[in-house]
Amino acid sequence: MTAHQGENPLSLDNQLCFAIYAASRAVTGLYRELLADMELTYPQYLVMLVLWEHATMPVKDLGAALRLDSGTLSPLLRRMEERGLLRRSRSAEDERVVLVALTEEGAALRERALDIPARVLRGTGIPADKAEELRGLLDRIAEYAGGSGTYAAR
Amino acid sequence: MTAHQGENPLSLDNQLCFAIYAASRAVTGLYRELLADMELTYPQYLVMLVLWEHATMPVKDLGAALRLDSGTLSPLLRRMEERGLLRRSRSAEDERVVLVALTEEGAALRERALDIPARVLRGTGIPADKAEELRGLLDRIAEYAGGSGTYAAR
DNA sequence: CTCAAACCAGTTGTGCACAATCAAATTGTG
DNA sequence: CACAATTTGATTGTGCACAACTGGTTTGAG
Repeated sequence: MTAHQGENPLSLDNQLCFAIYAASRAVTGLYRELLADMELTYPQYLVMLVLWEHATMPVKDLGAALRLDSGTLSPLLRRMEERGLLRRSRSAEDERVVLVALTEEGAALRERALDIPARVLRGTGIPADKAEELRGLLDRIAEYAGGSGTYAAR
Repeated sequence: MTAHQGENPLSLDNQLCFAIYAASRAVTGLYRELLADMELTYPQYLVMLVLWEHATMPVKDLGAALRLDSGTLSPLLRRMEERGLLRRSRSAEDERVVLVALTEEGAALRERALDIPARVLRGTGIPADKAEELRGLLDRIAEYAGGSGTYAAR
């Protein structure tokens, strides 16, 4: 498989980007199973990862950490608030800022998530040493492409 | 950056999967710019890649190639048909099968897409030799995780 | 031949992503 | 102080993804 399509620059099998796209969806599918009993989606789980490290933070910082804008985060956070995982409140010092704060229920969920990274890594079939190298390359792509990406063409 | 967070298994920065997820969105953003003047989205471009190699094929095979189901492909193909890039028709031999066929307009678009892979690869900042290795690892993840993923837990 | 099982595409409903736009709050400058 | 520019989050609209379901078609066991 993935035969060398030779000259064709538009062959699907030759495209690094399709591999990233397909792998991303496959990994999200893995998480879907592992997160099902916590009733979290993968993006919601990412929000929890950040909040488990910083119990309270502005929406803006959350967006910077996950590289998501308010159009994505606002409804996502609303659903998580309705589920009781977090609360949102306007900052007293700056009324423009909305602070996202973990509830006790949200904080308690951390324990049930502790083994997820290891289980997912097994699910990918990637040895730990390769994973490190792979992550480095992908971070580089996200930084490079993301930098001149969404905001770009200046 | 991406400091070694040490022990914390739930640190965002340590997660290979977030790197895949973020890189995927960053790359999609790159394509968004390059495909804008063709008025194609990235998934639509992927459909075109397949059709440029096989001018006519069943929806099922298209889904197998891109790992997308009919819930995604049906409305996507409908929009592309409305735009005149392709036509859909029931197979004569098997009325269950819908054949997707490139129109002349769709085939003609290929020329304008020829330089896109090279431009995207530059946009990722990944040298060509690393790209090959990266693609191999990602294919493995997609196969491994996708295999026991969407359909899985048998 | 019959009819139950499998197959294929489409539809519905939910949840991201992201561009574009908006309103409210804050900041900086004169 | 006045007020234009900036910041912040929300809202609207479009387009994926995917689970669950539907309806028409084909296949195959008996």
